[in-house]
Amino acid sequence: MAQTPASTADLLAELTRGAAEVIQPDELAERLAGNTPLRVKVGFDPTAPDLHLGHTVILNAMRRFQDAGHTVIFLIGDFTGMIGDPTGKNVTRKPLTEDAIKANAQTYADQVFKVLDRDKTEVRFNSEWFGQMSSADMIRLAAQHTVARMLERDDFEKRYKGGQPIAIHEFLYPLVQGHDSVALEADIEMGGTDQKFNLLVGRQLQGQAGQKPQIIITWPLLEGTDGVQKMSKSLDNYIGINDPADEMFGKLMSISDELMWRYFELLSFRPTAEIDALKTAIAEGRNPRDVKFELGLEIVDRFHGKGAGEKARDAFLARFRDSQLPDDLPETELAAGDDGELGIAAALTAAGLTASNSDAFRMIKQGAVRIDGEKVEDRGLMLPVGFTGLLQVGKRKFSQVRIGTRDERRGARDE
RNA sequence: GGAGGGGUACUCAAGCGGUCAACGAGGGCAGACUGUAAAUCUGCUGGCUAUGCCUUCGCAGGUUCGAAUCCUGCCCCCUCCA
Repeated sequence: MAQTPASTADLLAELTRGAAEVIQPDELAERLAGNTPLRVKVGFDPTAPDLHLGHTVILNAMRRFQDAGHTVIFLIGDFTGMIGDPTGKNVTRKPLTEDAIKANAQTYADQVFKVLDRDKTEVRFNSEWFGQMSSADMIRLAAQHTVARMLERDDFEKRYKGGQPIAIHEFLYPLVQGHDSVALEADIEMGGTDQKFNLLVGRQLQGQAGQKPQIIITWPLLEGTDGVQKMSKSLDNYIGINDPADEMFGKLMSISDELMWRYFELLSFRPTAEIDALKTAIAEGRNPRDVKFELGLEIVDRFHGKGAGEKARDAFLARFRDSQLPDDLPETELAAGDDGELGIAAALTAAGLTASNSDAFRMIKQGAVRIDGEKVEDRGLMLPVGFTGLLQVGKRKFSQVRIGTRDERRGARDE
């Protein structure tokens, strides 16, 4: 990962690769040339630290700065969390308990240091300086900005003009975030594109505090596996960094060829020149799939350890190119009814392969159900006690099923 | 405080007394095709002891042979006026 770019210009290009916007790029170049470690601040919300690859875009950017010798400040907005970033339809956020914040911080740490260099990361909480701030101090902070300037923020402006409510405390959020930069003496602050306004407030407050205003780098939201909408859990188009290796690899393989370049740009640590070489290779006839493998290898290795990527790729090839069954077939013990048999639909549902008996019947009708590779046509098929076989629904859902009597099962687990 | 509009399945959105388990779109799942690609085409998309039965249209009642559709009360959301 550590490279020695030929010049500051090259370094700057790699550091900001894929960035949505750099505010004051010239100044960034200047500070980079200064040979002093810069302080790069990035704020994180103290809630729901369940990260996916979309979140890692900025972590990767942070890592690049670390590799270039700079200090990264991982700021957990535990104080800010009590305010809640304005969303337009926001409800007052429940204040997190201290314990919850600690737990979340720990979860962050577990996940984040798969990307960041622990030794070059300063983890901070903004309650450090806001916790004991007095009301008078807070008002003084509020005095540093005008309503007119606050209203320049897009969503504030829209809501104000549209006659929608803006709570006073929402104005404080950008100020608080901006003040974090003052407290930390940040040289650079990075954030999502939606953070731009808040980041700019930081510049202003720093200027007023007699500091050099921070440079701002905003990062785009990564598209999810559908290639269209931003990656998010609720849209179920995400790749979680805790996803099992095979799943992570598989999801990466399912992205479109076009999207693959976006992922290379924002998720890979390969230098731009190498990525360009891959593009050329495809133009000259290399199978895009194999290039996508390269991406999968790098990402899976990062989150599952070196070598995990190759294993995942081999499993992928075996399973989908050579149509072999996965190694780790789930095994299910089912109990037959009193008449000593179990209907196929009930078995599929009990094995977790279908959502309900109705769903199972649908799947059978559509030709998606197989037993030991044989397509099931009869929805009334009964499986007798003692049956053992591989039940399959579609291409990805399998279970090795054994049917026992009810008595056998009773010992194993509760009904 | 006053006036008006609205709450329908995962989402958006029709329906406004029976033929509605509820149009359509998106999403999801499955089949074909493939590189588990993407795109495309096709089908499915409440549950069940399944050619029938049961539950669903904000909540609770009511009218009716029959209600998502009409009435009453309640809850929630939005717009306008003050």
